[in-house]
Amino acid sequence: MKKHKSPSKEALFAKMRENKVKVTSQREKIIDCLLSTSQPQTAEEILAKLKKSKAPGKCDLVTIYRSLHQFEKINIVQKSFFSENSAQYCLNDLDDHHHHHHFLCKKCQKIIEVDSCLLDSQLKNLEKKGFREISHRLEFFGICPDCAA
Amino acid sequence: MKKHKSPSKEALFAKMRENKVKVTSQREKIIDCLLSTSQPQTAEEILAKLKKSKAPGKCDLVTIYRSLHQFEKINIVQKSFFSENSAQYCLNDLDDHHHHHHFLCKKCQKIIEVDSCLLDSQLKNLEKKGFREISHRLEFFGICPDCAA
DNA sequence: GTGCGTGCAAACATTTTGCAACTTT
DNA sequence: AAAGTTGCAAAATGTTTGCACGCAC
Repeated sequence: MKKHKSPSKEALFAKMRENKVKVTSQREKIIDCLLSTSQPQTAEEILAKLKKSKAPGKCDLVTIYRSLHQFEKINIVQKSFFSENSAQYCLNDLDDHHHHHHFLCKKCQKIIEVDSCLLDSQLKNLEKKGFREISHRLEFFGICPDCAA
Repeated sequence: MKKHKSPSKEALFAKMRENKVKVTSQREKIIDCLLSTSQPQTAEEILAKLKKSKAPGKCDLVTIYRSLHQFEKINIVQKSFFSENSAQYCLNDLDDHHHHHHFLCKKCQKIIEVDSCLLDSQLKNLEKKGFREISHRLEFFGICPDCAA
C-alpha cells in the first residue's frame, strides 16, 4: 500500500495562485476538508462537513462543485467514480504525478489506497501496440483485510 | 487484444429464463441492439437505435433502463462509466466470467477492447495482503493506434 | 479596478419510482 | 392464474448555468 503524503496547504495555495485560481475563504475550507481525510468525498459530503465545522461561514453546494472543478483542472484534486451516482474527489500528490487508485470495502465502506505500479507493464504493452497518451481509471471493490479477518 | 466472442441470442435467452427474467419483444430488441456492436452503449443510444429499426414496436426508455438493470443482475451485461454523465452497457461473455476492459480513443471516440490479464498479478498481490472477493473496474483513455498513425 | 468567485434560483440530464394495464410462463 | 413487465407521468438525484453582487489580487 502506498502511503499518500498530503500536500501542504501552502503548496496548494501556491499552485492555485500560479494558475490564477483565487484563494478564498470557501476554497480554503474545502481544502481543509479534503486534507482532513484520505477518503475521497462527494461534493455533498464536503458541504455537510463545512456546515458542521466550528466556523461554518457561508458556502453553497454550487461553489463546492465549481471549486472542485477548478481544482481538478489545475490537477490538485482527482475525481473518482466509486459511487455510481456521484463523483468523489480527493487531493492529488503534488510532486509525483502518479494518481493513485482505491479499494472500496463492501462491508465497512472504507476506501483504501492501492499501489498501482503493477499496471505500468500493461501501459507499456499498450504503448508497444501503438496506443498513445494513455491515461486510465482503476478501481477495486471487495472485502478489506480488517473485515475479512 | 482479446477477441470478444458474442454470445448467441439463444444462450442469452436461456440464461434469462434460468433466472426468471422474462423474454419479451422489447428485451429481444434490446439484446439485438447490444449484439449489433461491441461498443458499449447508453440507454438513450439503445432507444435511438430501436426507434430507427425496421420494426420499432413500442419501447420506452424506462423499459430499457429496467431491462439493462435486470441483465446486469444476471450478469449478461456489463455496466461501464466511460462517459462521465451516463452509464454504458455491453454484453458479457457468458462462458469465461472475466469481464473485459476498454480503451476510449480521445480522437475518434472508438472504444477498443483490451486484454487485461496483466492485472492478475496485482489482484494476487491484494489477495496476499488480505483483501477478499476483489472485483475491479479499469478503463483506459488515450489515442488509438489508427489515430496515432 | 479588473477579473474571478459567490449565492441564489432555476435549468438540465440521467435515472428511478408508482401505478394500472398487459404478457410471458 | 401467477409472476413479472410495460408505458406513462412524475419524482428524485446529481450537476450545471445565468445573473447580480462581492471579494482577492
